[in-house]
Amino acid sequence: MIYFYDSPLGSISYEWDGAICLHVWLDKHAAAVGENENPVSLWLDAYFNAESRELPALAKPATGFQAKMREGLVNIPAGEVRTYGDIAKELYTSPRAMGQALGANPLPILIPCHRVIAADGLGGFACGLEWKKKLLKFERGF
DNA sequence: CCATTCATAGCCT
DNA sequence: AGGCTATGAATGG
Repeated sequence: MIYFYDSPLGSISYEWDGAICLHVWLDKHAAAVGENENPVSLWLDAYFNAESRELPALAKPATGFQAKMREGLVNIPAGEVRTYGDIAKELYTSPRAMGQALGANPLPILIPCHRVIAADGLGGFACGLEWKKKLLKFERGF
């Protein structure tokens, strides 16, 4: 089932099957129904109140590499950023592979891929750079 | 300092 | 095998 969440930064939709979160979209997804009480909306409530909360169960990554990358990402504290190169060094991989894997991540925000930027700028963001900017600005405390 | 080029690893066809 | 990245570092002007 696809749910809709109206955040202070914009519309978020996500797919929740009752046990795990399968996808997150950073816009109003077609066929989204109203909000309801589930671990994802609770997590988003906490996030936008600058509180920390245990992540809901998430869909398993497609590959082992993406799983490893996810582990690395969730350890980045809110408000901090890393570069693609930094993460690549930690994971003994290359910056390009980071971009490829991050772009394939179906769970933006929950997996904080917006905290990964290029060495000399913002880098990219699958759901629109505006979101990346807004999220980083928000996490820095405006 | 800007533009181009190459190295790089993972994934898709 | 070849091509594609949400890169980064080196090189040449």
